[in-house]
Amino acid sequence: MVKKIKKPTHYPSVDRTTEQKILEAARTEFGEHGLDGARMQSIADRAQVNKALLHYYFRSKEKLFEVILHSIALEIWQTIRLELSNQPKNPDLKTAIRSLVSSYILTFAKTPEIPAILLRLLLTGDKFFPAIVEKIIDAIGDGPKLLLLTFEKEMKAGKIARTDPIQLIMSVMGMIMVTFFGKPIFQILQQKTGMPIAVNTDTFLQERIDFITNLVFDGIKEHKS
Amino acid sequence: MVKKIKKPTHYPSVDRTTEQKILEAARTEFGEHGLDGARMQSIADRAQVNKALLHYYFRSKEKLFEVILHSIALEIWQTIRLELSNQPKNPDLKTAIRSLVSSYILTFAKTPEIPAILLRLLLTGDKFFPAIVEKIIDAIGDGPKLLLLTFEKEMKAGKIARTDPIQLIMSVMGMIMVTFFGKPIFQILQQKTGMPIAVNTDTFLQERIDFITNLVFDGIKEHKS
DNA sequence: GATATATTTAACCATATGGTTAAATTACCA
DNA sequence: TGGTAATTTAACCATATGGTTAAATATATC
Repeated sequence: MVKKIKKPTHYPSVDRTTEQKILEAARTEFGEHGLDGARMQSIADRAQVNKALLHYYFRSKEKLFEVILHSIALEIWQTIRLELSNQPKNPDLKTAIRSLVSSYILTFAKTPEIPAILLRLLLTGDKFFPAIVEKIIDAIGDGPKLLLLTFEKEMKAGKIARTDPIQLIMSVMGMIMVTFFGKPIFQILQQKTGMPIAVNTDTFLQERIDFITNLVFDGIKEHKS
Repeated sequence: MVKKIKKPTHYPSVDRTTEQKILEAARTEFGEHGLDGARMQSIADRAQVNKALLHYYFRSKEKLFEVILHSIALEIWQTIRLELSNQPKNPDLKTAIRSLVSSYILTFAKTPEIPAILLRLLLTGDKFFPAIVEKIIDAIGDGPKLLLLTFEKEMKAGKIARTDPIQLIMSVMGMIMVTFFGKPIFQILQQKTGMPIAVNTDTFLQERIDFITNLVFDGIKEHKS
């Protein structure tokens, strides 16, 4: 078997397939069980390496966790920057909303451990949480201010109803998060009631994005124009 | 100090101030740290009783947790039943939505550990979760079917736009949940951006209820009628 | 006062688990 | 081929923590 030279994180590292394997395994484990519930042995097993290697690379469970938090913050940061840069110059509101919702949902769909880990931090009031949020806010930069301005403009133009932007952001966040952690509920709901729920189809995410976008933009009421 | 006779739960119990104190402490601890992160010693401290007493009453950490899950399921069950019975015979859709949103938000506001504990169960894929969800669905009874029918009717009458009820329920749940666990984010957002956020005012919950109700019913778009 | 239960105290056990270590082995590179 | 880093093995330590126990004390009921 061909192996590459790798170095523990405390030293400069070049290649990193093994380190990466450990990080991925740890993410999954932390995502499922949280910092307290996670087991180093289980992480080692998932990564198909020896437990000693975890400490060789990351020193301790807490350190490993911190590295992962770092990478998560970075990933979200990058997602936001990318999304902002892809945004057309003067998007209409609906496009802006869809873009925002879409980028988060698609990102989290690829790495569901991220919302899981963040949610746990939130619930526990973790000490690392503020730093992560600050990094994310930092990535958004003037985003909130611009959003606020856009809102003011649209409101004054009578295009949208008087709306508290904070309430709106809060709501969109909730709708995005529930898309992932809510799955089990809806599967049970399906079993018990026979309701048609398509949580596992390919089109589900796209439908979800559309729904949130439309709910936010139009509401469910039919407008006679 | 006057004391009352109490008996451990394995025996029939009459009065229960001490048992109750332990249960409340445990709820808080489990809510903040989850089953794995919770410490029996910490629960004892919170309840201002001795650690031995926890085992005297509840035998083990897991048993204590199960008792709490039971009580949570029961409380939600009762909340739903109460809300359903208070519902007017033929409420208009907006009233029905407000009633639903309101009862959950006000219930959870009184006991924020409940959404926290449930969320963690959800994230971990806990074995007890299905039973709880089933109990809740059981409490709702024909609710979903009625909701579906109401929806169909309103849609056919052209009163609301074609809407996937599951997507809607999912969204409402997300918006309700985020009301509680999202707090820290918005406090940081406030610190960093100076955005006016009133997460701690008396009126916040009422505003939140109004917002969700209106978003779901009207959407944010101004309708020229 | 006698009895039963509630509660505290404090020492203690068992175990899971994070973490360490040293030696052996393997892979890579110069 | 020799040297260096990667990885495994396996034994081991230290500690936190869930859980137990037995005796002492308090409290209420009869």
